[in-house]
Amino acid sequence: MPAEDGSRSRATLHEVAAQADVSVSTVSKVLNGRSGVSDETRARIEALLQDHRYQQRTAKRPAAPLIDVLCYEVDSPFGSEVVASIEQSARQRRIGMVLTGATEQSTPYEHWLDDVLRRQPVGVVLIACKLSADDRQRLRSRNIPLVMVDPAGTPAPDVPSIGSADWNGGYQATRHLIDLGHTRIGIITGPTDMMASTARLSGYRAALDSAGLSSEPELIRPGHFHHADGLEQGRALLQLPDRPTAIFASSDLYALGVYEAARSLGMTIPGDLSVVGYDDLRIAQWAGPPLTTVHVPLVAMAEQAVHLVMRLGDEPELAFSRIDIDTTLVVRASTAPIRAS
Amino acid sequence: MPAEDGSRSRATLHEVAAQADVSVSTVSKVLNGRSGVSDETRARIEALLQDHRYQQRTAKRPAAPLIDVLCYEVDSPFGSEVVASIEQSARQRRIGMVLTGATEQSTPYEHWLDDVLRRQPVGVVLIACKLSADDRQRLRSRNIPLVMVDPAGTPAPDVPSIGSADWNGGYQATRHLIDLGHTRIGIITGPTDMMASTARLSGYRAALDSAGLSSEPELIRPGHFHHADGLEQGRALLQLPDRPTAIFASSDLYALGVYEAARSLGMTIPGDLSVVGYDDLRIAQWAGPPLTTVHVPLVAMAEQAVHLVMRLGDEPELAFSRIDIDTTLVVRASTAPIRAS
DNA sequence: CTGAAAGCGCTTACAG
DNA sequence: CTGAAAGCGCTTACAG
Repeated sequence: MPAEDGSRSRATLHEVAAQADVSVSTVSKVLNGRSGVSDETRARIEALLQDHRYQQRTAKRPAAPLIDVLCYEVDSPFGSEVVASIEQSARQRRIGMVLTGATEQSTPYEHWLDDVLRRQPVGVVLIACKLSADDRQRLRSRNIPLVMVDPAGTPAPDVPSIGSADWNGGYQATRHLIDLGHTRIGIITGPTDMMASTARLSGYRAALDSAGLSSEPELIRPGHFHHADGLEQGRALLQLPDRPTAIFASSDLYALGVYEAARSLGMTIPGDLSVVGYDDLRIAQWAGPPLTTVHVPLVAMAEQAVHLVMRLGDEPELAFSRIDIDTTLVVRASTAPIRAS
Repeated sequence: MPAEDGSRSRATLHEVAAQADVSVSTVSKVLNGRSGVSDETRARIEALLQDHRYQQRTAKRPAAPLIDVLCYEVDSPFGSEVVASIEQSARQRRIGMVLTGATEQSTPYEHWLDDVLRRQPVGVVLIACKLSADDRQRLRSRNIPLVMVDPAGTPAPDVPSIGSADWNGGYQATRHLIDLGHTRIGIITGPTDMMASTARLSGYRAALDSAGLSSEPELIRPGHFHHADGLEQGRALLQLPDRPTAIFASSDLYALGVYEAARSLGMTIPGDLSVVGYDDLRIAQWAGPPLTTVHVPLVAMAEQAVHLVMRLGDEPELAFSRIDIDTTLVVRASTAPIRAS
């Protein structure tokens, strides 16, 4: 009974064959579920394989295809919806998705890339993350394609990226509030090193501009797409001497924070304050009141990302693509004409 | 320039060596980053490897260690928090987590297990899912340990599982409402084939019982842990002739649905209705008002799951463990004494 | 710095 | 049904 050698080195096919008193070929057949082995022999070999905790030491490529995904804040509503969408796209192609969470700096843990290289994935997808030039080079030298979704940091020119029409989204959100008669409109912006957030701010400014309104610095507040920022900056905005009557919270999480800020100050939404979010995550529908927000087509973005990363191997010229998918405004119950205020 | 043969079969080390006019050994060294190769030769070989999109066809074990996770509703707040916790535990051990979403029946897609076996993971973790006896046997015969977190379906006796103290949680939640003076307390229960949900219901009944209150069938409503169930059953409960003054929503998502139900009927929380949730997901804190709920220690459960699945290989006797981690009630702003009603 | 040779762990026709 | 033999794609001492 060689069952307890959990610590010793694993047996090889050869050793198992010797103990079973058969040839290596026969053991190989059993292992691979081939026919042409008597039931009795098969059973004996199966038992031995189990006892030894047999594991193959060399394997033929192609191994099971994998895709490596690095995601900023996987546990956030945004992260989890993107990841779920990517998983679905990968699953349809029978590709396994290896998921890793990023650090607070939107970068991977120290030796992440070593681990990725050992896995030999067919491709790598980054979500709201960045990667050092060094690491990008290592991927390139192994012919492992890289795609970024909503990249953080300064974008690398030769890495394809997928985003949404953020400028447009910011414009639509702000325009909607202007159309409702609001003239003092606050905004809570995202990290300055993400193109997605600066584009939203830019859209906000453009909308104000085209309506002949000025964008006032005191109405523009920074944050990191967290709920706590929404609460804090929301309270700050609402306590301004000449407070805004509407806030463009450039993420749904901000919007929930603003909801809480309004509640804590005894204001109702949309009666006293109109709020527009961004992303249209599931939580937007569940909020009280349901949130007017900019719909970001995460499912389509994920599908594009997987599609692109799969094709990049054969069509290197795609490396310079930059895909932006359209956003649409979804009007729900958190916005109302200003006279309601 | 053999760069465009994306369709042809990949080159072997041997072929690359021939073209580079060096021996196989030298190419092997370059590939593995060994020293003892001139810069010039190395560069020439690197270039060739790139051109050919060289990929290894056989690899030495141990390959990069993987853990396979199958999760019901990965995109739900519950699923994503569990998955993120498991990822963190796996990451600390430098193990890659392959994530797959389950179907609506809490089972994997048709050939999932084939894919898992090709990946040769060190272990498999199921979250709120079930697996056929056949598939379980196939895993066992390959010595791949299996652990279930909050299992669905009838539990298999020889598969270790991790859960939380659901009966206790149900009891605590109900007890809290009773202590506030409520006597008509509704409950929205989870799928009947999950032990976790029947245990919560059982705890609810026991709490009522110990307070001398009867549990009335019309106050017990079924659901599948979705927001929509909370809304629908919440409305049904609140429109009862003798409506409950408190609802134990046995998931946080239910609770948000109940919030919306109350809102749609013009009732306020906790003034007109007290609500207790279950899980203590992040959304519980973001709700308006912040939700009183039963805290489920997801991080600890995930850590236990990963820990267990790693040890099972060496200590098969652990296969019969059943671990339940303690729950605690977190009182926030959605519950109040009945006189407030 | 380079490569011939031995070796590893496996698979696969094919002869018996 | 079984296994000897050839082969595959790689790695690794070691001699030059």
